[in-house]
Amino acid sequence: MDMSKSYNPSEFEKEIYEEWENNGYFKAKIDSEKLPFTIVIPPPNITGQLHMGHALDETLQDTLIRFKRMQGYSALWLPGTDHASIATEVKIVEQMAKEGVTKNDIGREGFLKRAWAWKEQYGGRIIEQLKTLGSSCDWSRLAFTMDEKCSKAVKEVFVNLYNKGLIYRGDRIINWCPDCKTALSDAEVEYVEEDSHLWYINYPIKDGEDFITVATSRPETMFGDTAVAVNPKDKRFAKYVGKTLILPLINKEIPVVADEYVELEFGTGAVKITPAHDPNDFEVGLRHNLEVVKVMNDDGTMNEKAGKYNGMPALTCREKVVNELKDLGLLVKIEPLHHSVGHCYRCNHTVEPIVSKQWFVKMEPLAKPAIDVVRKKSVRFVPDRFSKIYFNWMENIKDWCISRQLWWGHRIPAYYCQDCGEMIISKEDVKVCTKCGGKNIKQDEDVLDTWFSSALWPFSTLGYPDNTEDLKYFYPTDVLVTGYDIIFFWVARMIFSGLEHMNRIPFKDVLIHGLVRDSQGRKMSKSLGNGIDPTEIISKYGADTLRFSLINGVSVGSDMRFSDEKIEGARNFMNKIWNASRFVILNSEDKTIYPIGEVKLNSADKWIITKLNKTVKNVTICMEKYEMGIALANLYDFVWNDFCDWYIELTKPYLYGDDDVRRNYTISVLIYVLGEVLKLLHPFVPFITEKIYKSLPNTEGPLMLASFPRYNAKFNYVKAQSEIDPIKEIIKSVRNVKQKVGASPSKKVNLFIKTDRKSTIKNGSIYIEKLAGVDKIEIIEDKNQLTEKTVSQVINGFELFIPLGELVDFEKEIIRIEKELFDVENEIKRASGKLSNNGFLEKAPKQLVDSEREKLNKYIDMREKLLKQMKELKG
RNA sequence: GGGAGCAUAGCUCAGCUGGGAGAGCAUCUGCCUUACAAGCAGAGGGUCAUAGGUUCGAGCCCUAUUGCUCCCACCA
Repeated sequence: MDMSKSYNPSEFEKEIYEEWENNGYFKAKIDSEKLPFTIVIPPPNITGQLHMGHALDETLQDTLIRFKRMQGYSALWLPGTDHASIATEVKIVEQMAKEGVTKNDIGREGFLKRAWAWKEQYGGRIIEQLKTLGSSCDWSRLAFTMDEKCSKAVKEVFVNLYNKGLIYRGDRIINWCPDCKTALSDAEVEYVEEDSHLWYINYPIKDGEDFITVATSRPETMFGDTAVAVNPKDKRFAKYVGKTLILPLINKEIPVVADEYVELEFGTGAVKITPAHDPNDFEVGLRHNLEVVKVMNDDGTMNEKAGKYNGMPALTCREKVVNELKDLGLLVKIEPLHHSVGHCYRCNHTVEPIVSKQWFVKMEPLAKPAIDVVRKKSVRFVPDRFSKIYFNWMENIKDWCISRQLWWGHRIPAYYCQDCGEMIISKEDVKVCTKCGGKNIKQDEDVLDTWFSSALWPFSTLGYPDNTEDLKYFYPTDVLVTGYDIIFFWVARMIFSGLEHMNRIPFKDVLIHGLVRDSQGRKMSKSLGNGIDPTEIISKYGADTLRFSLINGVSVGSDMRFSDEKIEGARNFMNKIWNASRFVILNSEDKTIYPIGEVKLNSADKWIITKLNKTVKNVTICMEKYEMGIALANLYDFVWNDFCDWYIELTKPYLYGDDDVRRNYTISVLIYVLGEVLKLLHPFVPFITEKIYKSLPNTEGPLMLASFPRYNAKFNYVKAQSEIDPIKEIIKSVRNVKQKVGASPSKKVNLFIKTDRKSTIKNGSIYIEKLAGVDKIEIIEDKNQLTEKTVSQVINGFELFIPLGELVDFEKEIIRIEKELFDVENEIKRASGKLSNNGFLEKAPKQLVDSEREKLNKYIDMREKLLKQMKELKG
């Protein structure tokens, strides 16, 4: 016996994990006898440390994969990490800055060397943390988005898309982060509401004294203005369309154009058009053939087009420009303006829309089939409402900017001949120009968006583009588990990539979970300092406690609040499991343990087995629906209330009694139920259950490879329920009476019962005596036999009388019975009301009407008895 | 501007296809009863946001309203 007095997870979690891992239990085998069940992990960034979001995500996956493994599937949970191009590069640049080194100092090669070293040093950290959580990943298949396999897939996909005309290169308005100095995709921009101003500026008309007043929130971009636009329907400006304006400060001539894009009501109805720095203006520019003039540098400063403001940060320039306009008398007014401004999702710097030559994926043809599979439910979002979010995004999708001006990542497989200017797209390195034979070849400097490789994850990790055995057996994967925050970044892109390159969906179900928030409902963040570190909880309370607190009672898809109380509750439950098991195991020593089929079951045994069987059914149904929170709450309830508080207590009279045969039977049932409980709990709390399972007699092999319990129609003992339930009622009732009259719970009382169900009492008396503290139980025919003063209770089918001598207070008794009568009267009113309603009788299901009738009779009977008692008390 | 979600006990949340309002924590009262005080036993506590409607019957379905949260788009 190797179980200390209280639950102490730090003593065994590590050891248990090593045992699982060293014995190869996590390894998934291709087995034609079994069905595959596959989950690919959302690869954590190599920069990452385990946070609560991971903990939730991984716990859900581990619970599912362990459940399926126990159900007999060949279960593969494929782990890996993400190179996280921009996030990692930002971190390394920061680290270098501390040493006073810049990227340019060490060059591309030097930088990459450093990045790989960084990956070696920190990339494994989160893997180790995942292990402490109990994750049953197949580590032999550990992948990395920049390993050879995944890189091969990236090149393959890029070349294929290019050849199909789905990747192109061109000058477009993109989001530029002046801090990271790279282009970003639309998804990587976060909009934040900010207070700013709207400046009203007069642009003089070339011939004459007139002005057109334009309103702008970005006066500094005026150096790039190449037109002013008005709405064609706008009568105020009709006469100016086609005229020429003089752009102030630089005295450049620009036309007035008419375009539907301009709203009549906003501002002055006249808009300055800056095609190089605004997506809408860019479109207007295309329609009117306007010049595109870039006025900013990559670092967010003004360029030579801004004249004397060359080299100045944009915001400083704005101030100066406004002042200069004011001095010239061209500034009409300034209004406050509330608008949203884009920020970089990595460094939070304000994003500049800039025209730039970048690589794009043409989205429309890819989005279409990806929408269809979700609409047809071939790919199913759980909960379903997230499919609407998905549709909304996919149906309005714009082309995906995939090139990044970074070094850490997959370098774009495009090569340029410096001699003839030919562009060659190739999976293999290009050394010689395919057109002119020249050897002066340069590869594209840019790398791909980190999400480009993530999009291929479900098949690149299984061997794509090679048609490997893994790919054939494990693809498509079964469920993807992730947070709603990366549906756009990742889920959507995996779906269209799977369809395009594998011709098949990447997964059948997408289980979406919410965010883990702090106890006040705030997002956990570094700046707020309100984050809870899961690794700390693990080392303090154990991984099982953390896992339990993240899953119990939480409904999928919605955010959850995490608090100390939750941890405590989880820890207490672990302790409960621990001690209940200790009780069972200690009592099983020196006993004969029978297989459950050989035990002569009594009512209590049948009662708990029936409850267990129902729990098995519920848990299994919930798990199939991904309702892990409900499944676990169900288990909690069964284990704590039914098993510990009732069944274990019910076994004590026999365990401590002198009937050897009965004692052996009883402990056999305890062992059986506990074994099943451990199997049911194992996917949720793997360590504690595995640990206890080792101490259980009659078990073989590890719990994690045991079969998950199945519903057994034989274990549905209806009669035993109706025998035990009243016994429980009577026990509660006696306890209640003692508390009410102020008697100590340990005070032994006598109990007289008037009932027709004599055998129920006879069989259950041993329990009533032990659990309710009763000395002697006697069945009586008539209350008048009793000479002592008694407190009475009426429950369905039974009248209880407890002699309590001086403790009986008739006044209080009368009040108590009055209250009970009041309640019973209400029930009668309710039931008879329903039963006298013709609509109910005609339209409600027959079963319901019958049970309502039964209830009514029951309450009428109770009322009769209570009235009789009342009469006796008063008389 | 479009969309989604939430509103149930003091707090955090369950409540499946409509059929007598639940849990955990907190509170109150007793108990160290030979697995567990990280525990046991008992108790109190709710106009299910508001107003209509459908129905024999509504926390649940429909409509409107209010308040909070989030996402997307746009905002010269």
